[in-house]
Amino acid sequence: MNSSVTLRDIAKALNLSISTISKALNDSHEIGAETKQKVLDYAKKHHYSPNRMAKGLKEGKTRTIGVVVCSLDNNVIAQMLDGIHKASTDKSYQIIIMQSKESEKLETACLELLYAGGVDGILISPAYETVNFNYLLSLQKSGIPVVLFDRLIDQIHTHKVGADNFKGAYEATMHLINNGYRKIAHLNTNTILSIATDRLNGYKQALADSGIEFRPELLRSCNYTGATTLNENLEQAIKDYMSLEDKPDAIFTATDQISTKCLVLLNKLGYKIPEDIALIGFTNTDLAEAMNPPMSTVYQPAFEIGQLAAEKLISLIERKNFDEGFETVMLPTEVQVRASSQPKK
Amino acid sequence: MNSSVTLRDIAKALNLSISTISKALNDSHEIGAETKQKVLDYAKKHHYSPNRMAKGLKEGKTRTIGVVVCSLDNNVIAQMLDGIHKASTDKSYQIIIMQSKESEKLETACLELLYAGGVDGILISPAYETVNFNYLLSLQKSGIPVVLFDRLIDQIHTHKVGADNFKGAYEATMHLINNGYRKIAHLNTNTILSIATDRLNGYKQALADSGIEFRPELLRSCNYTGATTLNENLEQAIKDYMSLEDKPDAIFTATDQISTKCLVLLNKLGYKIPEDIALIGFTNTDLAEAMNPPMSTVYQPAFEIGQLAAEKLISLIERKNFDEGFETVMLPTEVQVRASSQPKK
DNA sequence: CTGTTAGCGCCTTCAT
DNA sequence: ATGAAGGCGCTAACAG
Repeated sequence: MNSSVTLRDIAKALNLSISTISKALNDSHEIGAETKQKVLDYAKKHHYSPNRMAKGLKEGKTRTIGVVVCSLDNNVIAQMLDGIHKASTDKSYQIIIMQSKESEKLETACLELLYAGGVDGILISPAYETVNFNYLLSLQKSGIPVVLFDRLIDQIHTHKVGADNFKGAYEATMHLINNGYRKIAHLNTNTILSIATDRLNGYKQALADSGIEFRPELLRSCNYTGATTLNENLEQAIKDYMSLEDKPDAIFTATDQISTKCLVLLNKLGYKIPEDIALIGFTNTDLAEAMNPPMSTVYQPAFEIGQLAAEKLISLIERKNFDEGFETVMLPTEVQVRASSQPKK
Repeated sequence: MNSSVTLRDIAKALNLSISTISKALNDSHEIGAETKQKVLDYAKKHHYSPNRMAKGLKEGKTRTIGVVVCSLDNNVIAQMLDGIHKASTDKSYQIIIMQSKESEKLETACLELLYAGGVDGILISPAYETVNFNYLLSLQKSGIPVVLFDRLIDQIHTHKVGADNFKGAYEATMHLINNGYRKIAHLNTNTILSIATDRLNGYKQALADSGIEFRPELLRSCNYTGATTLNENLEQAIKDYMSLEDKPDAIFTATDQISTKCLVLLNKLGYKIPEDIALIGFTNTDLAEAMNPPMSTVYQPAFEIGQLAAEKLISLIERKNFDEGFETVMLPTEVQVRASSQPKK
């Protein structure tokens, strides 16, 4: 740590006591205006800033928020982190970011580290793999506020902030239907998280509302553990789809990675998009426009999700809303239409 | 902060003194094996973990690294952060990430915050806009180790880790030349950072080595402040290029954002890539394959850059290499050939 | 081998 | 209006 000027230094320099300095800097009423000014001037001039460690130790707070995400290297996540970052620095909190890499075990390790590190609160978007939330619950029980963002679960009672995945999926599927597609496949992840089921349900509802029968063979859940595995899974899924007797004429993909990888694979396998098969998917990349063809997407307000979640966590930490109950906020998604889902000819 | 079990709690429970517990947990040789075991067992059972704040206060260390980058929401940066994150957690350091948004003023604010927060060291990839590095230098002088990564500058004497930008640019330009292109434009940023000049020099060298004259009108430096501005700048640059009497047949782009935006713009303006104009650029996106057309890229070992930089910083913090001098490491880039730079017909 | 003590920088009573 | 003293949890020097 940098050896900056301390209260003691100022006290010595100004021939005052440490507590006088402390009070002056905290604008206590029991310090004379003149003294106060003198102290403030000196402090500013010498770049005094209170020692985080000492203050934290004293107050039993760290002004630090722990964040657990699947991976840093992911568009949507990066945008959410950006929002979390903004809200946190606005309220002068630091954030510590941990990556679960979709592994339940790693996720628990992250939480343990955060706990040991003494964070004031935790923001988490659970790993796909996670099914057991006991550790998280025990943290919460031991007094650490937890807020869920992006991927929400029912097993824990707290504030939750995510996208309206049901609606987003519904609208994406409807968009395909309105453009003349009837045999719509859905590629999703094999996780118990509601982010997957909500999107699946939105898809099913759109089919139902349009009098289209849901065909189980057009639904595939991909294994997300390891990038290669995902790619292989996807390739197999696509090949299976396309070798069906009654093959799909469109695909609706449920996650950022699946969407972009799917587009690459369709190109690689020689299918024309959207002539052979149309495509729309959840993803936030600003490169959708650059793709071949430009890809229709369901955009999530990722920045806002992160920002709101962080604000809610901080309010929990500071117990501003002592009496208010917990709430779940679902921010609206937006279908961005591009060439990959052009009306069927 | 979570109110966990403290040394005192353990001492009381085991009827031992606080310092005995402390020593036992630190595996001091002056504690009996039996006692040690008893303490360790109790500690594990009750999830003891030392209070970060107390330890930090005592040791004058925070085991925290401050990281300053232009933006979280950027492929290359995210990959570097991933590497920084890995190296840091491997050595049980926390990281605090700050964003400069390419602004010198914001960057200084980030550094001030980090300083006030009491970080043990700083990793920084300077903002494009920054020309004055005095604050950074003053931090270093006051005893905080600083390591530069990604974007390196001469003004500060320390460890530096980046990509071999000269070579990457040279190879990219050579690739175009070898594929028959002769009128190669270069789109860069208007920054004094060597990341820009190195790439420019690599480009020039490749031209020179091939007996091609450098044409100033084929070089444009874009203003990076604000995403819209960049887009407008780029569009204007491209239009200017294409209205030249002797217009370019290829473009080599110098940054991630310029590369991808340039491809979008060329498509938007109706130019065929690579028939009307070929394209290769620095960028790490794994979506290069998905683009229209698949884009040839210069890939930087971003993860490794971050990881190595963090390792070097930690070794500075821990003064492991007290006598060794500072070094600048340039990791090799890799030209990934795709359709956008196909041999000229 | 174990315990006592002091102190890291800050804040908070309680005196003066 | 200012100062003295104690303590947050931990470590390290010094005693026993």
